[in-house]
Amino acid sequence: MALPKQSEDFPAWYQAVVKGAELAEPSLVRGTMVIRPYGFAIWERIQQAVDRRIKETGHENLYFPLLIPSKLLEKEAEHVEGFAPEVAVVTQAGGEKLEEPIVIRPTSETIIWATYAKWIQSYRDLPLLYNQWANVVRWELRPRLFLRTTEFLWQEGHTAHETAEEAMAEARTILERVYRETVEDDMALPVRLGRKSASQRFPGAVETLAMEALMRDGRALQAGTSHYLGQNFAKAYDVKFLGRDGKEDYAWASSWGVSTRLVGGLIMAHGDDAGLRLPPALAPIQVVIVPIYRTDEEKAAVTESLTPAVAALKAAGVRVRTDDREEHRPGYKFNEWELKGVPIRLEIGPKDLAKGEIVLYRRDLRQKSPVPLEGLAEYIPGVLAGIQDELFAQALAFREGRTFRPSSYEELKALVKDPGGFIEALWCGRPSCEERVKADTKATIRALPLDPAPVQGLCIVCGEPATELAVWAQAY
RNA sequence: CGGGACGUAGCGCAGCUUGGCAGCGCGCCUGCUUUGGGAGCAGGAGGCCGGGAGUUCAAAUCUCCCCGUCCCGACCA
Repeated sequence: MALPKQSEDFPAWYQAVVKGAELAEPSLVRGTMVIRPYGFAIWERIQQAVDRRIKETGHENLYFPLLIPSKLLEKEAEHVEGFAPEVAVVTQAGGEKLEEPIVIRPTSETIIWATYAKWIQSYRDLPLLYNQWANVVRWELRPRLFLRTTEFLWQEGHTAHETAEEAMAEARTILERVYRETVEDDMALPVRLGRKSASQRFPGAVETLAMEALMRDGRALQAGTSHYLGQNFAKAYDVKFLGRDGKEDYAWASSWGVSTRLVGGLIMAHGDDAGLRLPPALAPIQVVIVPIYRTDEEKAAVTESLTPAVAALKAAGVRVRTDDREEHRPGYKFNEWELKGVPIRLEIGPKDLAKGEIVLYRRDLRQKSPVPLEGLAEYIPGVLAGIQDELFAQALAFREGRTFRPSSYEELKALVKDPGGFIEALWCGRPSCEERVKADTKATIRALPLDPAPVQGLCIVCGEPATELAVWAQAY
């Protein structure tokens, strides 16, 4: 029952939390998972937060099919090369071998751009600002619950534009407005935004932008990506339009996505040795009430005092639940709700009732304090807001404390190993130096500046003049 | 796919070396007593010992093959 300690075995801790908090469990096909109601409720809230911002920034949802002719995938050379190894292919259906194999989408650029070709003729048809919520399948070699499952849920936005500038600006807007705001404001998780190096780029993209979050074991998690695709897909799928100048041109593209992986990030960034710590904005249950009593009279009194309090909390928009299970004693419930990460627990028994108080436990600080029962519904929302801020502040402080500027390559190598974190260092831009760091430390470049600025100094690896400040880390 | 660990009740494990009634803890069911940090007692249910083949009077245990899970790599949202 006791959780492994984060400091002793982080992967074991992670699995125990996912299972113990009833978020998800592995299913029968390797790498697939069942997302349980509590885990799905968290995902639904993330989903709603992302979806709201996607719509606020002018996009519409639509839906493309799961199945794609395999020939379509082959049209964009880099794209097929990047995804071929992990694509699942249907070769038989309806009791017969298919004349042409069908792939299960690993991402939908191909089917979408093949369709956009029919929808776009004129600059007047642009831009297309569409998004879909979907499942995709990638045959990953080493699955981990939420972080890398064979099938996962995500949103994928696919936009088509008249100009390169507009497509690039779109990729930036999604990253900075939609993604960063969701992850920082709702998930209480600070992220570093940046460009990916060529080796980390999405297959078929001209530029890949991403947000990176730091987990409590010092490793980085790519929390979302936003790609500027140039005209690569338009050319592969022949998406041409007649411009204002009367000339024909290929459309410019962006694509972007966040997935159920965010749930994994939430667990690993905020969780502690007692389990999950959920930010109030996403917690399916924000306040759990544990009534305490010995006799029937006490039970009646406690219940009576709670009825108006619960009603008032609900009226104040608080997601509250009373744990009135008879089969468990309070201590058991305390541990269970802490494991499940509920931000606030209220304990009320005869002693509190006599004083007109209730005991409030903050999951983020693991501290108890008495508060007046009177005016509870006015008080709680402020505490929830405080917990949201506190979780962000803790995550930010952790990241700051784990961000390093080594002055030598030796120091860089030592820091990646112990304690791990974001390592900022100058880089010459050569893939060979990036390769060497990876070979020596397993760390990769997680982010390059969104807006490249000239730098003074030498590459930390080779000592040649540097071109950029890179952020390195071991990644999930 | 390479290296390592492991598959025995829902979960966690012992038993295997040296073949001989399949066990322990938690959980589950029933009853009573309990309830402010993972309750106590009593009774009870639950097994293709991952699968197959072999050795043997006899296999959870020995041999061979297969399947699966987890960890570390390469790949990745």
